[in-house]
Amino acid sequence: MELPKHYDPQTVEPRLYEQWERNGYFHEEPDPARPPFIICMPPPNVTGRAHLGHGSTFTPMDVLTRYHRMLGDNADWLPGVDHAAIATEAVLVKQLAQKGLRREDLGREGFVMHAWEWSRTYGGQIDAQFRRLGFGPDWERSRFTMDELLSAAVRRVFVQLYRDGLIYRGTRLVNWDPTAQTTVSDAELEYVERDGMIWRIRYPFSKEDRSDGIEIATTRPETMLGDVAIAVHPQDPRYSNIVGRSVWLPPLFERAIPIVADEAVDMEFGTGAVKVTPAHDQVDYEIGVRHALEMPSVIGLDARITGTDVSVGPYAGLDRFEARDRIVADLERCGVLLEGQPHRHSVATSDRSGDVTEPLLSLQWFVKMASLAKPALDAYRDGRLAFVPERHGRTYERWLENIRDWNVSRQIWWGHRLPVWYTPDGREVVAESEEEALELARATFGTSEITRDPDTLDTWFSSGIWPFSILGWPQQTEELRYWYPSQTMITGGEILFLWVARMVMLGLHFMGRVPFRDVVITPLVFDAAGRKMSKSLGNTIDPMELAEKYGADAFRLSILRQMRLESQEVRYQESRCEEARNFNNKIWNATRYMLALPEGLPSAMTLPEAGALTPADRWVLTRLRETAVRMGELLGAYDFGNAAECIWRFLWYEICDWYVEATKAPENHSSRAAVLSFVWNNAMRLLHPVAPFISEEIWLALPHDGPTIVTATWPDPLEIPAFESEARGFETLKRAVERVRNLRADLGLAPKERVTLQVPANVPEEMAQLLALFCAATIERLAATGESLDEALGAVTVRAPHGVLEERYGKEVRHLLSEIDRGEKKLGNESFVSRAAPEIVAKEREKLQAYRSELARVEAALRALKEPA
RNA sequence: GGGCGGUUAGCUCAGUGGGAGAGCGCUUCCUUGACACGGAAGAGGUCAUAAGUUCAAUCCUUAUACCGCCCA
Repeated sequence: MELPKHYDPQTVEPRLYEQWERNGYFHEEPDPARPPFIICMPPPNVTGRAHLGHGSTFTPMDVLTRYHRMLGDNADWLPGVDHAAIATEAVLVKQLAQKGLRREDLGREGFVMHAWEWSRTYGGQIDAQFRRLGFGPDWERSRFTMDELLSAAVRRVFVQLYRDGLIYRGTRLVNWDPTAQTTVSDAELEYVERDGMIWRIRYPFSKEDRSDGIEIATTRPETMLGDVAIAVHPQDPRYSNIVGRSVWLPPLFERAIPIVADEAVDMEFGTGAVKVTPAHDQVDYEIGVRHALEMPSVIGLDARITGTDVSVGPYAGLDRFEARDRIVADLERCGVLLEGQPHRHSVATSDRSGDVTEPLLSLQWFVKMASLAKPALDAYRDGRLAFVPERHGRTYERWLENIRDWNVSRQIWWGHRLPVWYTPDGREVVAESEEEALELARATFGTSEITRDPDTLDTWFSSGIWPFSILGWPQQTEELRYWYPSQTMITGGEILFLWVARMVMLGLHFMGRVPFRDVVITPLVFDAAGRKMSKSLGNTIDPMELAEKYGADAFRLSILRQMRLESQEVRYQESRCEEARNFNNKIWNATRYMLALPEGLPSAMTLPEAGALTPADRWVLTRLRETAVRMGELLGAYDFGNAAECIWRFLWYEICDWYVEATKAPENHSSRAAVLSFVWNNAMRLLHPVAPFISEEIWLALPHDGPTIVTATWPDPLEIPAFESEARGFETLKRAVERVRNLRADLGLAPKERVTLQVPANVPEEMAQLLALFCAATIERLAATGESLDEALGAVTVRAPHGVLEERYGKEVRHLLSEIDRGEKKLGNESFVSRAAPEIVAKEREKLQAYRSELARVEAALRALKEPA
């Protein structure tokens, strides 16, 4: 069969994937006889599309799963989809708005049905994209966070936590997202640096004389309407005499507020005095609690000024930012605005909508975190949980140490509705079903009149139990028994708190064991200039386009090779993808060469007897074994970048550049077909986890065992013969070839023009033939030189015009002299010889010795040149 | 403001307490039994700056500058 000259991933990849999936290669059943290797996929949003970030997190998961499958483990990668409550609801509300509808027009039931329908139609598009990228999770086990079983698990967890006293309803300051019309948790905030203003304002002691008072600085004057105090630091000498006095609150001057002393005030910042608005600021809220202050709200859910508890004068109904301008203007008119200065500060925005969030006092459901955090901290500290790179562990620790309660209620409809009902007098009934709730209400409160809480749960609540809910919990399934805990969690650093920490806490609480041992945090992907990829910058790269253009394997290789263990970012360049396509084409063509060998490839994969192996054979087999060892080490250490690099370099720069070329020498003809198929077959298996498609396509075209490389066994280094000293000999030969090639270039020889190589008699014939091939040379034998092969190969020379040789040798002499000088100085340094490690000194002596004998040889050659022929 | 990373060739990045590396780009040559998506050779770097530790520092320590990430 004639293979095309260029490898064409577009026809190969979809065909192979379809076969893999149809044959169920990605599917596993729990099997106590084999060690499990389980990875839970961080479920992408139902609204999601594949992006470059998936390249850096999902490719490694696929690599590991494939690797462990080949090792013979019970390897399963468990996929799923997240209902992404806020994101999905936002998309749907926007669509409805285009039709002039609000979600209320559909009603809750109608809206949720619509959301389900939409999820079924458009959701899961990302699955098809993942298939195209070669990701092979166990699709049969795919779960959706809204599935009935998973929803039941969510209710069970909520009820259980409630009964354990870990869930409560309370009035607290939460983050309100006015665009999404829901609260979001602290972890969902993003602090964005923005240019704003900071104003200095005087709160006068007297309504009439506004020239004397206390000065404060604020970036949010619109919240003044809800001020209840001015706070200063208790140790601040500037204010100690006025603590306890009152000032009038501009610009309305309807209320007087006290000056209080509180440690939370930063004496250095601004004037050292701050206004206190407990209903609209976290720090102020805490001051308010400490001083038992009123907490009037002045901003409503629509982010407009709304005075329910206090008068807001003419500002009622204004948008918060409009109100800011109006109030500043009015403060100026009142003569209490002292200064307004540009001020850059970070503003809390919602991850979901990007809108500036509003701290808002409201009644919400919270998870008490302190007692959940403690075991999660212990698990890390005693080593049951590890992070790669390690430094993330400290971030995890710090977060858990300073953890705050988790607001889990969301004011949206798409999601898991709180399993909470209220009696007419407002008492809570928490139960897994309405029937149970009714029963409970009757038994406890003597009423059967209950209404369900309209709120839904934070999406991360269901994500937090993902590692066991997808295994069937609370049912005691086989999967749960054998597959929990999973081995590795791979994810981006941005959801360390949102997701990873919560999975650990809930896993420990409900399963008694951490949900995974290793947490691998992969780098973020930026553009080549180091900027975040964003639609507004127009610098996004679509992995699907890359896969279309260069092949999925090329995409995977390109991103893997740019990943480094300790690095927190990848600057992605498309040229890397092109390079990887070239790599694929290279190994494809090497395969074509093998398949076109006149003697044909053997049908079985057996190596010739050791005695029949040539130096090149021995070298390549040795390098194969070393590469297999190294690949195992790298993949075991989650060092995907170096693993991809390692197999790449072996295939291209060793097998293709040297071994394949060597097989063209007649001396290698008898063993080459067997050795090539053995080495190439093994190398394809080493390549398979990182480049699944081309490795399969090539493997199938070569002598092989079994139906697919997907379930083939990982090469066992011990089964690969190695010949270390002969391999070193071949490396010396490579250096000799490089030297001769340098000379050829100096001589200005065209690649075709032959040189005459003078080769000592103690260089074996098969090596002399390799020299002839690699250097396009004719061999002329000389008397034996030196005792070792190294020396003999070092004495290989080219017969060439004197001038050129003299120049070349002169260059070499100069280089050697400088090296010798360096070594002599070093060894002549008494403190080096006496203080440096003995092996370093010995190595230095050896090096010096080698340089000296090399120099002697080159000088001898130079002398020979000068003698008349 | 706190924590953590980074700064090595024009670009993107490896790397090591003892002789500075890769790919891309660039220069020259080459269609040699698979591959021009290829091969061979080559130019190009005070390893951010300063001080310290050491026989020896690009590597360890400290400080500074700049860039970035996370948290408040």
